[in-house]
Formats: sequence, structure tokens, C-alpha cells
Amino acid sequence: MSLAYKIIESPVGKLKLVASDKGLVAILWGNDKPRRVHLSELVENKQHPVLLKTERQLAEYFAGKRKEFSITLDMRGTRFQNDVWDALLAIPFGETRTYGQLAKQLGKPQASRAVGAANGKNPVSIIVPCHRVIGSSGKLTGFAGGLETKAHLLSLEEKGPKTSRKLSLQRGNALGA
Amino acid sequence: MSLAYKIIESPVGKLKLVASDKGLVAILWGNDKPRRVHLSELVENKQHPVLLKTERQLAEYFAGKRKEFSITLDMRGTRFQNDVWDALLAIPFGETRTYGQLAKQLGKPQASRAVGAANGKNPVSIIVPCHRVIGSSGKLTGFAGGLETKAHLLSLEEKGPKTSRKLSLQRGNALGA
DNA sequence: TTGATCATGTCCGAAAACCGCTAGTTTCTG
DNA sequence: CAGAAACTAGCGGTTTTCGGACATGATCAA
Repeated sequence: MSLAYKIIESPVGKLKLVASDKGLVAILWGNDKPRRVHLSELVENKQHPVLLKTERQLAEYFAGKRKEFSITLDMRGTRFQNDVWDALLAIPFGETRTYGQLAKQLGKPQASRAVGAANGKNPVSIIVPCHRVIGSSGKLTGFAGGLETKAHLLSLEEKGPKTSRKLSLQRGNALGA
Repeated sequence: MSLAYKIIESPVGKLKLVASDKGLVAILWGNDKPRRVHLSELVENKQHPVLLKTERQLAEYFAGKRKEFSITLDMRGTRFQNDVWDALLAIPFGETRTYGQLAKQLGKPQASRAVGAANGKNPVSIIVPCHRVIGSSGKLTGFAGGLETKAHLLSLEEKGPKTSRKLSLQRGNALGA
């Protein structure tokens, strides 16, 4: 019943990968607050197949050679949280959504703030792309790994010149804060 | 994941038997309050093997031909509740205990009232003999199926003449209330 | 453009209410 | 005076309630 973990280095700092026998459980930031995602009984295991596969795909992602992940996830949350996380997985590489858009999409137009809260509890950073959700004004509002990291991930995913201008503007604002 | 149920007639009124693929989940009274035991996704199935077996053993019990049940149970409750229910199963046919005795036996002498509460949440009436627990004064205090039913079950289990006088007295008191 | 304000949904922790009790009183009968 | 009801405070676990905290968004005023 215990979980395997492994810590790796990445362009956005240390990452802690966690997996069960059912799949990937979490990707945590090096400076993550302990209570954001609560896990039990972690045991280091650098050879866990799911962790190795995740590490490989993350490397490809950061190298710009991968736009979609193919990893079995084992995420535990409330009903609402799972709905939100599923919606996150449906946001394609290179695109963004607002919290309000996701709320409306879930049939609860007023729940934008609840979406934000659920977003903040997302255990599998990067792969479940919570970084692709921004405020309705275009600001980056918040991110467990730090706004700097959020901007980094988004610029990594920039593709067309159409969005590049917009994103650079956002980044400027966010970093200025 | 759904539960099978079947309603049967008995000397103490209608009974609703509920089972999962792991065993017997509940025996509810006809007039049971819905929130006493909460179950989900009930589907009628009169042929479910566990329900048939339960029905047979109950008939023998009411006919005075059975003193112990042999049925796999699938009870879901808190840690404490499971402890209490286990303690109930250890009370032999024909005997009674007080709430305080059970509490002491569980190592929590002051928890008699908590025992009463857990007792009231017992999902498997009759087989898990919550009716064998009475107040320290000898009164029947309470029962989900009604005090009348509790008295009926206890008189059914009377054996020696030693306890018969005492019980009939109790019954008089309880019914008078 | 910025900031203050308010309404919103979900989750979590703390506090209070709720019970199938009990032992110790007080009160009331015969 | 004995004995039975009536009353009380304190007990432990569970459930319910409530109040805040939030990775928001729409509105309004400077």
C-alpha cells in the first residue's frame, strides 16, 4: 500500500515523482507546501517502472520533443476535483483556458473560484496541465510551483506567433508583481 | 458495486435483507428510519445466494430451531462501530449485557453512551444481536425496530426459568412507557 | 488601468448538537 | 422508612453545522 517516490532535476527545479502500483500519483514541486497534497508512506524507489517512464517523458517535454503524455494516472480527490482535473487534461498543448471557462464547461458557471481551489490541489503538476489555466483578465494569478515556473511552462508551449505576443505581455505583468 | 435486496415477512414484521458480493450487508426493519443505515444503489434480487441463506436461517431462528447464525457479514462502519459490533457478536444466545459492560469490555469504561449510539447504527439487526443489550437498570431503553420487537426477540431467546420472571417484569415496564 | 467590493462553490477544521447511558441525587408514594 | 420515578451532570463517538480560506469574476468608482 506504500507509495514509491523519486526526486529528479528539471529546468524548473527539483521534482518529486510519486507512484502507486496503479499509476502515477503525483508530481510535486521542490518547494511545495506539505499540506497541498497529502500522501502517506513514501518509500524511495528509483527503479519503479512508472517513475522511470514519467522521467523519460518529462525530459522529452522539456526538450521540446513531446506535446502529450501517455502515462496511467492514479489521482485521488473528491468528485468535483476529479471533474476539474479531467477537464484540465482536455486542454491541448499550447492553448489556455480561464477558470470561468472551465467552470461553465462543468455546468457550474459560478464555480470559477471553486475551480481555482481544485486546480491548486492538483497533485500531478505539468502532466495535468494546471498551468494552462489563467485568470479571465489574462493574468497568471497563481501557481503552486511559483508564477515564474508557470510562465516558463507556458512559454515552452508557445507555438504560433498569434499567441506569442499575448503571452509575453502576460508574463511581463506576472513577473512584475 | 450495487447491492442486492429482498423483502421478507417475519413474526416481527417485514424485513429488508441487503447483500453485496462479499456478504450480508444489512437487515433493516420495515419501519426503519432511512437515515439510520444509509445504503446506495439497491437492486431487487430474490435469488441472491446470501439472501436466500439468510432467509433460511432467520426462519429457523424464529421457529426456535437455531441459536447461532453462520453467515458472512459485510459491515461498513467506523473503527469504533466495528469494535462494538464485534463485541455484540460475542454475546451468546439467551444472555444479555448492559451498555456499560460492553464499554468496559472495550477498554473505555466511560463510553457507554457511545456504545449505545454505535448500537443504534448496527445495520444487521437480529443476527448481530443488538437486542441483547439493555440498560444497567434492566430496562430495555431503546431499539430501532421498536421496544415491542426487542421484548419479542428476548422472550424468544429465554431458556432457563431463572431469567423468565425477570424478563417478563422488564417487558411490562417497557411496554407501559 | 487599478483597486475595493461582493457573490459565488468547494473543502477543511473546529465547535456544537445528538444519542438506544449511568451513577448519584431528590421527590414522591405507600 | 424502603423503593420507585424524576431529575441532573458528565461521559465518548459520530454527525451536523458553521465560518473561513481560496490559483475567480463581474461591477463600480476614482
